[in-house]
Amino acid sequence: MNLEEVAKRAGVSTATVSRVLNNIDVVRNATRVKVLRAVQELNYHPNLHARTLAGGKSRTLGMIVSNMENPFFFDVFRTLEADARLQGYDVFLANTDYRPEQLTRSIRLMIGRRVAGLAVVVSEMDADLIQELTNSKIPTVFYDVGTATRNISNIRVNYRRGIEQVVEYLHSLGHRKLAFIGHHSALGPTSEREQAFLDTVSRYAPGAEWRTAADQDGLEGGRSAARELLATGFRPTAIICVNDFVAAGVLRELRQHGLRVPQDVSVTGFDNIKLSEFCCPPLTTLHIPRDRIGHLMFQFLAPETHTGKPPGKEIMIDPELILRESTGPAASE
Amino acid sequence: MNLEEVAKRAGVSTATVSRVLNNIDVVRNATRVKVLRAVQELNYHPNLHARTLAGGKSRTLGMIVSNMENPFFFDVFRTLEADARLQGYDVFLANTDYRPEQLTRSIRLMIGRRVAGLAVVVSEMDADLIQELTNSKIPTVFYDVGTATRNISNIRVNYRRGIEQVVEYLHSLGHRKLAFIGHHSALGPTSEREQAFLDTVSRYAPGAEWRTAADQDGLEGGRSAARELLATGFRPTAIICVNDFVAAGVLRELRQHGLRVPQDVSVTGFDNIKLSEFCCPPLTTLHIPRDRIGHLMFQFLAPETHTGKPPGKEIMIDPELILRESTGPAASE
DNA sequence: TTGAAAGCGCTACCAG
DNA sequence: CTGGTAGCGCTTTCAA
Repeated sequence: MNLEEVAKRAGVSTATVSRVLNNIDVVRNATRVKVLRAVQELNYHPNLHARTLAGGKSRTLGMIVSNMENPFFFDVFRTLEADARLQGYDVFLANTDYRPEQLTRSIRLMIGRRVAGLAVVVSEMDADLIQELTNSKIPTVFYDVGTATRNISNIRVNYRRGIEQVVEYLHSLGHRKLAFIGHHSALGPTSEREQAFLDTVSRYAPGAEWRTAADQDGLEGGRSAARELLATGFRPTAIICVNDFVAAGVLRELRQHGLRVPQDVSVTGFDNIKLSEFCCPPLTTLHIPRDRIGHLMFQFLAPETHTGKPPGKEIMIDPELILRESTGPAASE
Repeated sequence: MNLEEVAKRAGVSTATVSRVLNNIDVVRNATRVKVLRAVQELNYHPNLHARTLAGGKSRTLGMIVSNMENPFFFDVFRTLEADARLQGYDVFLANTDYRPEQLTRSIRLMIGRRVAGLAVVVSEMDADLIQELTNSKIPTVFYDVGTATRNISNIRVNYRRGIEQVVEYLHSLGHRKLAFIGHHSALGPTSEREQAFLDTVSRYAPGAEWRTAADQDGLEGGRSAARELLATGFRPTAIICVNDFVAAGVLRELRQHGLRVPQDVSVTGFDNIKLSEFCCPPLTTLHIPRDRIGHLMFQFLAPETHTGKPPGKEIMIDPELILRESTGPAASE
């Protein structure tokens, strides 16, 4: 089933069918009607590959995330996709599950599809891959990794500042035994997040004891990490979690151990995903505006469709401390 | 950047480059090396559209879901994608947000991309669309909607049986004032789920009072619906939720109202998503094996890659009652 | 083992 | 307003 068959059936040329399908309004109305009828009758669906190939342009954006299961990523995707759709773009989603080989594969796939723009929201990026993307000339926006170049923009969150706010706050509440729970890819040697925690503790809470632990991202990961942490015998009065998703798992494990939050131990998250308000108790966390990030990404990737001025090449977002019920004064010994 | 440039640089024909890139091992090794070097140096990425167009085949599956935010859908996707990748397929994901026009758009898009197979995991399907898919000849598998035909398979969950188990169980615990909380698309006039609830109540719990409410799918939706329900003054001793995601929101609202679960009111979910174990209290729910569903979908869509016999055209899955702490005996008046 | 060339289905330009 | 046709970049015979 192709243009030619439709053309034949409608008694016109393929060029005309193409015009009708692309809403080019030089076509006489009677002709248009004939064509549309033929399309209907034949249940014709234009081959998008042929279209893209012939047209040269793509009208498709790509987005790569580490873990769609974490609502944080979904929220960004949702906004990006909504903006995109409004301008007639589609968005391809790829999920890497924190696996580097999957990341490589996905990036190659996106380049192969000649996406009009690519949003990469993953924890870690290999330098070679960044180079590959740079060479590809595809407008790209990274979240929290890489550096801006000709075709690459950057959105980052001032994670360090967020951690500082939390450590300061907990310190002011009297907490002196702290723990940080991350997930494996956020707790590598190079991790900004773990480093931010360590630096901040030694600066704002010099006398404090601390411990770190990590497992996977997610509920189960948070739970395991908490279990592991408690198994060491260390009894923190406050646990700082790399994100809300992990924190929700931590809360569960603490409950299991009969530890009350916040009376026995305070817990904080990061991101302010919807789930954080639904935890029990609701999480003290740091808000990161996912919708703003999604909008910015679209602007970076499709600047021509946007009226305002381009936002520049690099944007830093400050998280905002949200106090809820999972934190309180340190229990006196 | 295209095959020809690579061919020129490597001093061979485009046909040879194509052979190398497709791992057709008639190519002499020296030649292969030359080609691969050229590919490297030029940072060449084959145009996937051209490839699909020329090759005729697609090696890509599509999946359409109503709400990727609900972990249920993500779990199915994860399994399907893993199976697919193992066999060299990619999976396109589309999210409809429960919007019919989005569904239509996504289906057309998938047909236009000539996907090798399509999994449709949405709540409601218009008959015309089903027809369109049937005509398209694309191997398709529906979840919980439609009927099997030549190219369409079907996986359904015996939702009714699940609801029966829950209602019976609650009835046996002495509950006589029941409520059902759905989400809009699950509570339409045609909804199997609401209907299952109503039928079952009148059959297993004839004297029981009942009420239904609904909002969006998700945490916030569950919460609103619960708020609305309580605002009517009705005080159910048990609330049956359309799924776990909604139930988690319901729990939150009950807590807000000072209602203890399960002492004051029992709550049940459906799906047994990971989150259900992390709620407070953990949810009594009905298990639906998402991994099995994902595997089955892949088998339906790419039977040739699978060794075992094809599973037939239609499969019914029975949910399994999982008892946790969110249910208990009805409070005496 | 390699090359030449005919499409795949569509768009876009040039005529008419 | 409509038709003819040259590609888009790749795969796949058919020959060599």
